[in-house]
Parts: sequence; C-alpha cells; structure tokens
Amino acid sequence: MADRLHSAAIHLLRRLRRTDPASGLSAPRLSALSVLVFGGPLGLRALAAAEQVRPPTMVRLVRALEVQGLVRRDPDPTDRRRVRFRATPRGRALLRRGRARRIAVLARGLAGLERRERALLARAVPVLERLLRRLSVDPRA
Amino acid sequence: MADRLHSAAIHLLRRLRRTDPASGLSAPRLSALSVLVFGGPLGLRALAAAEQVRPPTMVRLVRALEVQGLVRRDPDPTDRRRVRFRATPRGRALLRRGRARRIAVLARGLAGLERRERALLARAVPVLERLLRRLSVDPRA
DNA sequence: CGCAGATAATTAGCTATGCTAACGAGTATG
DNA sequence: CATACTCGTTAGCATAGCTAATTATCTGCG
Repeated sequence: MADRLHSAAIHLLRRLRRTDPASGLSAPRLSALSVLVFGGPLGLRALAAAEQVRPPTMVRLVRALEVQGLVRRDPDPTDRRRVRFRATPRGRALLRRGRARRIAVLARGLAGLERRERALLARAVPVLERLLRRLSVDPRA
Repeated sequence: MADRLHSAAIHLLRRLRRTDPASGLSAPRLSALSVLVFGGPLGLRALAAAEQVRPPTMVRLVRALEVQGLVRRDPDPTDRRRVRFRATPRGRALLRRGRARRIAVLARGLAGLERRERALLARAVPVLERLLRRLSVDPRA
C-alpha cells in the first residue's frame, strides 16, 4: 500500500505540473515563491532549508524573484546580518493564478468521480495530513 | 479538498525525496532510470516525453546512465534511426534499493497510524488511482 | 525507381540550478 | 575585548534545461 500511495503521489504531481509553464516561472522559483507566500517572511537560510537547497542556490533564486518584482527584501531590525524576504502583491497574485490552474485540473478530475468516491477521499485527506505530521517530526532515515 | 490533497502530495514527496541522495544519482537520472525499469524498453523520444523533458536533455541523461552501467542501448530491428534503452540488472538493483528507502519511511509512518486510519487509506488508494486515470486521459488545461 | 519531406537521435551553445569553498560583516561569548 | 560563530554573499564548478541546426533514416508520392 505504501508503494501504491507513493506512486499515486508521483503521478498526480507530474500531471498537475504540466500547467506550471503558463506561470512563466521555473519550478524552483515557483516553489520558493510559494513558501514565501504561505510561510510569511523568512530569512535566507530558513527559506533555503524549506526548499531543501543550499544558501548560495537560494541567493540566486530570490535575486531573480526580486528582479521580477515578485519578492521584496527587508532588513531585520534586531540583527543586521539578517534579511527578511516576503512576497509582493504581484508575487501573491502570480502564485494564486498558478495554483488555481493546478487545482482546477484536480477539481475537474474529482468532479468526474462518483459521489461515494469523493466522500471517501474527503475522509482520507485528514488522515494523510496526520501521516505527514508524523513523518516530518520523525526525521529518522 | 483539491487544495488539501494537492498540498499533501507535495509534502509527502518532499519528505520521501530526502532519502534519495543515498542512491548516488541526481533526481533527473533517478527518475529516468525509474521509467526504464518500470516502463520496459523505450526510444529516446518516448523516454523524454515520459519525463516531460526535451530530447536533447534526455540524450545527456541516458548517456550518463550508460557510463555508469545502469542503462543499455539496443538498436531497433525495424528502424535503424531508433534506439531502445533498457535498464541493466545493476540499474534495476540500484533503483530497487532507492525505492525501498522511500517506501520504508512511508511504511513506518503508516505503521504509526491507527488501524482504522490505515484501513481508510487502503480504501482511498484505489480511488486515487482511478482519479489519475481520469486526469491522464483528459489532457485539457 | 527517385526524390521531397518527415522523423529519430544527436551536437552546439546558451541559461538556470545545484553544489563546495571561502569571505566580510555582525553577533555572541569566553 | 578577543575569539568563535552565524548570516548572507561571491567565485567557480558540474548538471540539467532549452532552442536551433545536423545527420541518418524512413515514407510517400509521382
């Protein structure tokens, strides 16, 4: 069952990702922007860690997003080494549209299922979320 | 619900991916190898399409996998322009181990759920699979 | 048959994304 | 207050993505 769940997640995201080029952003930039939109202002290292990437890689990603006006940087008032990155309104809007494209594909698929199947998935989603919390607080292996 | 399912899939794979560096292969190579292991022999273009990548990109990926002895190339008997790539036994073994690492993390998480939750997920997985078949045969958007 | 166009893989050359090593500025701490 | 640590950055390398163009082969049509 773990195998089938794993495979289903892979193929689901592979399908939804096909809508992303319409955003005009590469996958790493889109993903970094997403973290800033949903995760509030973050320092460079925290953002790099959230994206499972090294700090120098994130330096370039946020620089590109700044140039495109999608992200803004603010100084940290208490520590002058630190910087806080946040999404601009334009960045939020761009991300919202991209996310809507993905969700639309998924929602259309869900709408094609039978009512009982949708109800079953609706009950399964919270279990998945609980599973994720267990996996993330348990960093073994 | 589409939103939460989408988010759950992202975070699930992000967590499982953390075990991949142990394979010694980059993510694109690992993924291409996976397609060859599970999808049988494929031509270059078919493999590129499966990976949502352009042919020149796939040329370099398979070349690297060949150098590492994980993939073999055979001529197509009926069309001398074509080439057929397949995983070698070593490639299969490497992929199997990497997959086992991912599945082990997931299975351990599942084992920490309650029996009823696991049963619910077990019933939801086939519905997810049916959803995926619907999404893939319907390439709109 | 013969050749025009289509198709398969590749090469060339560019940009973007990942890394490690090393650095300067700022902070914390002995 | 000197030392060590942390944050962000730069430099420089390898990989991965793309488009455009090349070469080899096949297909179809007169």
